[in-house]
Amino acid sequence: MRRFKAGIFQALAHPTRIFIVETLGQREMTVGQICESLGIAQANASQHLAVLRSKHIVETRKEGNQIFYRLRDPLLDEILKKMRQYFLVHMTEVMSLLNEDPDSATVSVSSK
Amino acid sequence: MRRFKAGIFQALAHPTRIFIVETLGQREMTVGQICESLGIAQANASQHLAVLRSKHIVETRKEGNQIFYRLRDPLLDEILKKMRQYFLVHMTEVMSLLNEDPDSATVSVSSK
DNA sequence: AATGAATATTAGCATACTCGAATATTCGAA
DNA sequence: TTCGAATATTCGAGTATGCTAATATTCATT
Repeated sequence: MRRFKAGIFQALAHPTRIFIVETLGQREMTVGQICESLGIAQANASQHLAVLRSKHIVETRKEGNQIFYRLRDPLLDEILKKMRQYFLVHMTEVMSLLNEDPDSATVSVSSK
Repeated sequence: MRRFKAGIFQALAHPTRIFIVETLGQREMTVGQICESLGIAQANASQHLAVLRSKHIVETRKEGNQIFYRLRDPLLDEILKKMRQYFLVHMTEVMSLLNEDPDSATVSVSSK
């Protein structure tokens, strides 16, 4: 079911959530730690975590007052690794994508 | 830049575009072929292709009246392969996700 | 140059996402 | 049982996305 895959990608389609998933690929973290390392508001982090939870991308572990999040399947971390690889290959065009903004949808291939 | 990765994921975060990318991973296709095999309107396909173009995910080749699309980097196909793998592993929960709809955001782990 | 096929773009509406603010829950400590 | 810390949920406004219908473009043929 392609809708499922699309759902996973959609969950990853946000810088904050990518950060969270990438970080949780290394070690589990509490919501507080996530907020701190990202510099975002608690409610906001919690919302993003809810998205990842709803897609069963992360798991939780309760310890006293706080909740530890961890990645549920290392496969996702591999996928993000591949994406890093992709990122490196296309570095240059990324640069130009970051500079130009408005007409990026009109560009077909290279210049000329 | 995490925003770049998020952009790629966002481009993949739609069933139609996943289909397109998966298919183009195998062979190049014209817009007409894509429309036909997907059973969607031409304008719709063209819009999705514009999204993929804007992210430099696909390339085009013009031949007479029609335009052939192909995947630009096989790495993306590998990423989708890994996603298929992920899909297989989590098949069961996918099923339940498809059945239940409204409260999927509230579920934390399994039942009880 | 006029026509028709293939593809692209635009406009407008409906839906979904994202964020901040406010409020609710849960749990340990007193 | 009350209080404070950690986390979650809800609400509202602003923005983005996706679809359909209509219109534009591009190219080969005539």
